[in-house]
Amino acid sequence: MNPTAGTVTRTRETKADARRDQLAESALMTLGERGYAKTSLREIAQNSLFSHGVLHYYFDNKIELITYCVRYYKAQCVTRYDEIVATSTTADELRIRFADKLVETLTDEPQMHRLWYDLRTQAMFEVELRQAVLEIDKSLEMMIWRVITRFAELSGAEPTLDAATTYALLDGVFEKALLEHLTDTGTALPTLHTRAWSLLPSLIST
Amino acid sequence: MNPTAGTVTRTRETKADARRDQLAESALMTLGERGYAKTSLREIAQNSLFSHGVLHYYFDNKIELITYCVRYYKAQCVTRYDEIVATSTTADELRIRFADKLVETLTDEPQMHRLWYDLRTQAMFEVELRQAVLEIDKSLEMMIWRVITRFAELSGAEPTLDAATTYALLDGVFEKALLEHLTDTGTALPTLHTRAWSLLPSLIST
DNA sequence: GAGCCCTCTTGACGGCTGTCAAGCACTTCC
DNA sequence: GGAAGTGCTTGACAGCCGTCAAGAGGGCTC
Repeated sequence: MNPTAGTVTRTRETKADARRDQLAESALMTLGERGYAKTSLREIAQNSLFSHGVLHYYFDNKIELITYCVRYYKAQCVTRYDEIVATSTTADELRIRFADKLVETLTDEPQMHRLWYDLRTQAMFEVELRQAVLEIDKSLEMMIWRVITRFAELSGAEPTLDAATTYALLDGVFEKALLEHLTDTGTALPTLHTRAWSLLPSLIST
Repeated sequence: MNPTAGTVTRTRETKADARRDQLAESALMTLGERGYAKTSLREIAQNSLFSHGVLHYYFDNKIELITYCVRYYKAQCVTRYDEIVATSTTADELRIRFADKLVETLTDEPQMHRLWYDLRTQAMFEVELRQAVLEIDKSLEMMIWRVITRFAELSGAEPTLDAATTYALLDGVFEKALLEHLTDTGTALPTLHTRAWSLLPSLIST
């Protein structure tokens, strides 16, 4: 295994991975628009630069493609609040910026979020999806936990609940806000902001 | 419109409604097993005593059948905690019996619950499902709210959050417990019990 | 008892699905 | 410069889908 061969292999792998990522992005776009139930491989291909056959060149089957998409999506969004956590200097600042960011991501990417909830629900039926979904769910939990522990720290307090419960609470609020936002009541965004903002203090105590 | 005609008409409507309910039950069974995405009308019919054509005799199309099922399901489960609310005499009793019941319904009907989450998520994509889903979601919210207001009353306190937020929190906890329970970790049930039990007091304050 | 209506079955339709084999264009290697 | 291999397209396959028309069976009314 000489250096050249190593490089070539790595380049090949990198190229294939890049194409996989590119296809995953087309797939995520389509899935976000149509939902898991109604998205076909041909439709994914139509939203990409390639024909439908290429999907079976890079992925064994549909479920493997979807799983790859879930993991790819995870990498994009799981650091969403890290900058806020790193740069906020007071509890009040973190509290307000977290609520802001929550509203922002709901505004900017409602389709990606409903896709996530769709896939997570599908994992209740399809065992093959479950592991990938549980992994990303865990990483989202840790993402939230970083916010809460930092918020507690800045407040001179401790989180009152464990990471999983804390995540479940906030996730419930966010999922509800998403459904309301998609029905376009117009009130979902400020409501979410208020709820998140009000909720944070009750998640910690001295 | 003589009494006889009225009776006949009512009888006919009642018979048709009874058949619709019967088909809805077969549909709910199938949907709970396979999920919205993978359930076909033929499969629903195979799980009933009838052939697939009969579904279009009683329902205009698939989405109308599903909608009917959602509403039918709602009627079954929306009074689940009312007996507990009516007969509990202390806050502690209500608190423990609510947690018990939560675990019981997760144990007995995991398929109906994952179906509900499936349909609610589908409503994020399909506008035709949305109204029925929002209605049942609202009635679930009221169901929870009856528990919480009674719990507050028995505690000599007031709910701290509005009905919608309270429901969102508990729903988040329950949805997470369901996913964990379906992966069969074995710890989901006691965890749900503990979480619900611990959460109730923080939803009220004097 | 003929005709009608309510229920339900059967069979077919056009269309869409995931999958895969065959082959084309292009690059890389000996 | 032929050979081998990679990347992608095309077209076909078997099968399932929702939908609906045609009609059978049986109870009802007149």
